[in-house]
Amino acid sequence: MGPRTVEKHVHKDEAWERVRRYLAQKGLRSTGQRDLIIETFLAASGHINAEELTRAVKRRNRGVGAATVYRTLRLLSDCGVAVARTFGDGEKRYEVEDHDGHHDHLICESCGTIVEFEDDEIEALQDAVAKRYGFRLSRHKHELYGLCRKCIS
Amino acid sequence: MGPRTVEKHVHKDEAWERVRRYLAQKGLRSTGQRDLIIETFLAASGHINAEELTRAVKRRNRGVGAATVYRTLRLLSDCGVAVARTFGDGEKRYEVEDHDGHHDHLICESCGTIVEFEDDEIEALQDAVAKRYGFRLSRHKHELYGLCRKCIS
DNA sequence: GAACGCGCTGAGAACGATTCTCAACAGCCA
DNA sequence: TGGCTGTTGAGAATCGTTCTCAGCGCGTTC
Ligand SMILES: [Zn+2]
Ligand SMILES: [Zn+2]
Ligand SMILES: [Zn+2]
Ligand SMILES: [Zn+2]
Repeated sequence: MGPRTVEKHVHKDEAWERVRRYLAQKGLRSTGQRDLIIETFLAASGHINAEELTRAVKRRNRGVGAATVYRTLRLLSDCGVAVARTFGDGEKRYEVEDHDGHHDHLICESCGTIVEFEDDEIEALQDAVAKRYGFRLSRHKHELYGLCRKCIS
Repeated sequence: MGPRTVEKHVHKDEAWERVRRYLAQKGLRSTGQRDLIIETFLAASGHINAEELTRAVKRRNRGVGAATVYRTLRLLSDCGVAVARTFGDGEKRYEVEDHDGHHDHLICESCGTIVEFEDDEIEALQDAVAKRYGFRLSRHKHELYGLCRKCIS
């Protein structure tokens, strides 16, 4: 848990830095609601959806409206701090964008657990497939659905 | 184009067979609208969305309602003739389910072209990833986004 | 082939997630 | 402090999809 925590803090600072830069550049302001929502988002364990985030935020400040959470989530996407992903059939969830790395997902269809994985061989094969069909890739989505260890037993 | 056409016909018959069996088994009926919608869906080139299908159906029979198209699309999913997929961020599209084969997708972000691909090596590596994390897989979604040959030049 | 029971249909209402609208409010700078 | 402008919450609006319901027609029975 030691190095992992440090790593997370680094990401958090990097995220705030990005937000600050973006706000300044666009002439936008920093407000209490904004800060609270961003703070809550960064503290969450990732793969959170708008409703869950709104609940978490309201727990700390009842008055914050859902619209503001949606607006902030869009802001975070625009400045490269958050990425939206659509799991299953239509579950839209947000996670902190990882700027020096890439991962895909294993999703448990029973308990909803989402595990991240990286596989260089698969990544390389994707490029081969793209070349085979004359595509130039910009991104991809690779999701494996099934049952996690817990839900199998 | 020769064998390809034959193959498509076989799939079409198989699909109708599946529909017929399902209707009979569930005590459901065959109607003019139903038949028209299924016919139109099977004739489409795949990866069609509800709105496009509705337009195509209305071109042949103005009176058919959107609700009936949605209902039929659900019926087709239930009987294993169609599968719904969500491309990009939220574009829900349907294609004819391939019962003796599996494929994934290359999607052009500029013109929307969708190309299907199969890669046994990638499939094998997915199983390896699942084993590594203790998952038992049931399905997966693998989509490669980028520009197709046409849109690159 | 008339009658009947029940599934099917179209129109529009309802829905859930997200975005928009707008009047009140609050940063930030002079 | 005042003023300019970005921000906010509530509720309306939107969009794709599902639901509701009264009337319609498929398929079976006699
Ligand atoms: Zn699980
Ligand atoms: Zn992730
Ligand atoms: Zn293209
Ligand atoms: Zn396909």
